[in-house]
Amino acid sequence: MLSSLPPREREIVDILYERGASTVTEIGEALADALSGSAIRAMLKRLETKGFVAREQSERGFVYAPSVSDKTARKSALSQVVRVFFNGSATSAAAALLGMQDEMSNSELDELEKMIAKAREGRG
Amino acid sequence: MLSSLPPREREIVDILYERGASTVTEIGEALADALSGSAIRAMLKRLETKGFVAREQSERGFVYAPSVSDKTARKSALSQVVRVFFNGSATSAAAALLGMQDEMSNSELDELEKMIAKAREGRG
DNA sequence: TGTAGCGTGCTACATTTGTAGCGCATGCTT
DNA sequence: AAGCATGCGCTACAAATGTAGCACGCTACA
Repeated sequence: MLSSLPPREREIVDILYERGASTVTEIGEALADALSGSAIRAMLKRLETKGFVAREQSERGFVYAPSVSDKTARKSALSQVVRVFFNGSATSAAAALLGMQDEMSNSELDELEKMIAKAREGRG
Repeated sequence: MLSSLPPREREIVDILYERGASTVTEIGEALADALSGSAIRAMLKRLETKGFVAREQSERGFVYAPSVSDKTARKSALSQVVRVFFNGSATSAAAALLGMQDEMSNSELDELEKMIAKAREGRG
């Protein structure tokens, strides 16, 4: 679980999810406060040991990526928020989301409605 | 920001949001792994110093509560997830919520539809 | 061909976290 | 009143985290 990570490691994993596979330098740029390369590498090494990130060679040097799939991580993050802040009600959470984004377009609302219909079908 | 907290402190604040104001004993019961009372109190003290929790006297002894309002914390948590995992799209996040069917009942789906309708009205 | 620069890994170290133990009150029980 | 259980805060300390410095190898280019 991501929430078991210390703040700095968590921050780095978040960046990796947000921007996808990245080099140390790119991570450094994404970080709110500047860190030395070696500091970032030390973090990444720990994260690798713990199994949260994997790295591989590319033309640009090593790139690091989360080793837990986006899908799984998303679900887990969402569940966490729903449980802690919305009393376990995904609906309340969705409602809050609805309220947050004024720029949610009509077509997006349409999309959502379709999904609701589909969700209903899915259970009969 | 909650994500700047170390895992254990984070866990305790989460419990506080989840269950509302609680005593040390209650927190201990809610914790996944048993901790000594003094350990919990030490955590709470740090959280108090950092301004994340506040405590007050009650008949049952000290009760601790988050000092950041539920509303603010929710919004912040949601924004975080949306940014990190959904590319900033609240709609995608809402869709994912929908996908977690086990967490959503039929009546809740009804609720959501109403909200979507309302969101439409709200803009004409 | 030397030397400046970049990315890397290792190691060391200060700070912060995570936890337990001690001693002090308070309140209940007999 | 003596004894016991609770809840509390303080202090101490081990472990984990956060960070910097050093030395190496690989460019590139004057």
